[in-house]
Amino acid sequence: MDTAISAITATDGVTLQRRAYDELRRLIMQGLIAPGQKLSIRGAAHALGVSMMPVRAALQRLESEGALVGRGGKRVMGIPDLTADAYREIRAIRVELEGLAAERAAGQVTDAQVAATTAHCVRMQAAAEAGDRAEYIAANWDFHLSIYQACGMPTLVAMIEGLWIRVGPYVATMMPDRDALIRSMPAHWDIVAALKARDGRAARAGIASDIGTSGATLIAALERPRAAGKRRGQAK
Amino acid sequence: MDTAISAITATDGVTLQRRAYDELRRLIMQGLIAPGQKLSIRGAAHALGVSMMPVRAALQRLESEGALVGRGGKRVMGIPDLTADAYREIRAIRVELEGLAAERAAGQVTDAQVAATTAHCVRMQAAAEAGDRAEYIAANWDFHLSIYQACGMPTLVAMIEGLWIRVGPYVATMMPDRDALIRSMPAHWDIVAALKARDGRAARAGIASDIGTSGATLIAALERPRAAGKRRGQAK
DNA sequence: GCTCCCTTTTTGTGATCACATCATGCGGCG
DNA sequence: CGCCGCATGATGTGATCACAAAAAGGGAGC
Repeated sequence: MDTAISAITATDGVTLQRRAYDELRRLIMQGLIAPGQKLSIRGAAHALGVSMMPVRAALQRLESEGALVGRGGKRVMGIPDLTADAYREIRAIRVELEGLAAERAAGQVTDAQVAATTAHCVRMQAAAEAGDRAEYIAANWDFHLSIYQACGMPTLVAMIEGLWIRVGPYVATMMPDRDALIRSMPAHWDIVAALKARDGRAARAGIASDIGTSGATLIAALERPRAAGKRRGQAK
Repeated sequence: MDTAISAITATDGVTLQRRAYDELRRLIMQGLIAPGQKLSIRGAAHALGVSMMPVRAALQRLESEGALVGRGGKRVMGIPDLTADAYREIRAIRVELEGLAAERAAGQVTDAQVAATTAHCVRMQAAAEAGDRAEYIAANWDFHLSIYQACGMPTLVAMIEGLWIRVGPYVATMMPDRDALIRSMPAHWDIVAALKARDGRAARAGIASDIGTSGATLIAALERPRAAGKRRGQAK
């Protein structure tokens, strides 16, 4: 089996389509579904060990969120292509939304939440120095999420998550090298400092700076002509 | 039949679930599904004249977008309650997103697009003076949409639509009176002027002003204690 | 008259099946 | 040797059915 999809089981009150959605979402976020890989309802259903129905609902929901797109005449689904222009758009939106979230969070964050965010930043620092990309990505997400959740705006956090899932498959694939990871850390510590100072303006500026610098690396990778071997991999 | 849902038919290449989704979305947007009204899969399927399957997919998608919410222990769906706080959150997000869209649009809008936006503003002006709320709402949406589409950011436009559908049922229900409609017009004309001048900063400010003033009316209505007769209406 | 419990109905979830459509591969013909 | 056509398989869509859980309705007991 050349897919990362593993079987799910029915548990207590959680519906199968919810478990299928969560599992597929996690795989996409972590870049375990390669761009170009084809996902069919029957194939994913077989890999997950359930019937077509819950998988169909999960895939349709992921499609409505932009995490997947109908490919080859809507016949099969796959990771949407991310052009440099599309990413520039997402980046511009992120600056607005995550800037807003950070600004609001700075105004009402508790000491405990600042401590949690700081801990995530320490994790990022360690992962960057160790060159552990997967850990860096996970810690980076936890870091940002811990800030945004502190603003008490659930709709906003959900929208931000919807943006991250679109770039997730690509940041996981084309990750910058160790030096770039280390260079990204000062901006993150600036954000922590802004939170500690309860400075909303500085927090927004720090987020914008972080998005801008990390985005530059990804845009460069996206504009680089793709490798030859594409359209590989099959679900089942 | 005490519901506004009317039957849909299969046409050429459009899937039934797409037609069901579009129809239900339109009804929600226009406030034709009252808050508190219960929507069941079987009931809506019967009203639409199709089986449960396409309706189920449509309702699940609308739920994932926040346009509907599982009510009464996820047993039945309905319009989500809109608290004043929830609306304040949406309003804050709208200021960022629609401000961004207007700012970008002002920088690259064509003369033809400005003319179309102006025409929608004229429609709004006429509807406001005539006290035609339904026409005002429709023209207002066309006005804003024509601006946002000019910025060439499809993801951003989709996100803005996702915000409008959440407040749609309530703006259609608790609409301000004629005087408030007329008072809202100068801000809209300011936006048109900003577009003509290709002034991005002014366009963003105009949008923020419009959202702020129109939002004040709705917040006042939301904070007013609800009428007694709630939880009425049935689909089917 | 009110409350509690049991029966009936309604509802969402998931599985299986039927069907039209599209891709694919194989064989024959030029 | 290359190209076209047909047949076979794969796929998404939609319908129907089975099942468990939750809601609703009614009747008996206090």
